[in-house]
Amino acid sequence: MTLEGVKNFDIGQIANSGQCFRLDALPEKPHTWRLIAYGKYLEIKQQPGSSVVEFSCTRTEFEQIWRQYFDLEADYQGYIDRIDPQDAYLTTAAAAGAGIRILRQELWETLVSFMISQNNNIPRIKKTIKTLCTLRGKGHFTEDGKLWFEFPQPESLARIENLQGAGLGYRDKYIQKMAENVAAGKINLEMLADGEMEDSAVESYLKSIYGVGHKVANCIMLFGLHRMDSVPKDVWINKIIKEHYAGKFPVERYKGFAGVIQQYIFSYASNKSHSKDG
DNA sequence: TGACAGGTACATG
DNA sequence: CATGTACCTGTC
Repeated sequence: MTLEGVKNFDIGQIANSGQCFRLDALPEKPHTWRLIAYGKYLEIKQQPGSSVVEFSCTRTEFEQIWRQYFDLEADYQGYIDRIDPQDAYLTTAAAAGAGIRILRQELWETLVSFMISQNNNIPRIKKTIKTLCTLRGKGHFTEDGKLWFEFPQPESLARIENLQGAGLGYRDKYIQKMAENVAAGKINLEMLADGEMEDSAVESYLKSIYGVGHKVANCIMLFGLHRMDSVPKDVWINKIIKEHYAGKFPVERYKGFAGVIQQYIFSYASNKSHSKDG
């Protein structure tokens, strides 16, 4: 399935934006990335800067799952156009990350993934999640014979012995307890996902989960619940706000899409720092 | 050899 | 409420 004339979509930028841990470039296939989500395996091919994107799925599957997953109905250029033209830092960051979109990821996977992300680095987060999936997720083969694994269900992660060997460190007890509570219905994911709760109520609910603090709660809200006013405050964002915004970022100006703005800044700041000549 | 990594729980003042 | 510290572990 090929999509043409796609705007503000760059799969490489999305993969490097730090919001998703199961989207990776395939070393053996140029300009191709692999994504596992919603019980599906998907390859995405896009030449650098191209508005043509190939998806390894049927048009039906694309319309059912991936159009929404990649948030392709939203007008990201519209967000960029509303950036304060006097804000040089943000203008630069948005230009560098104009192909980023906020993915609509599955809530359960997002909960676990960002719980793992605390006091951790992205390569290790990815490795840990991959191990967890390989050990405890349902296995499948692609048509060309590649083995891949779904993200494990709560019931599977509710047993601490199932978590050993995944490299979770001290976070294993957080995952185990949350999985147990989700499996038992004590943590109600349907209630969080149905959209009836206020942002503040969702945040309080998430923060009541053992192992979820302010930052992780906001990551879950933005990436797992598409609450677009959520702004996860990590070390990068805090540093930028301190250095470029005198400690106070104008979130009011970006009401309704502050999370997108945050993502431009985070991605720009972290990629810039991680590159050699930073 | 340690220090560091997209924080959080828990203890204090 | 603001601040301080320990924490698993792979990687440099």
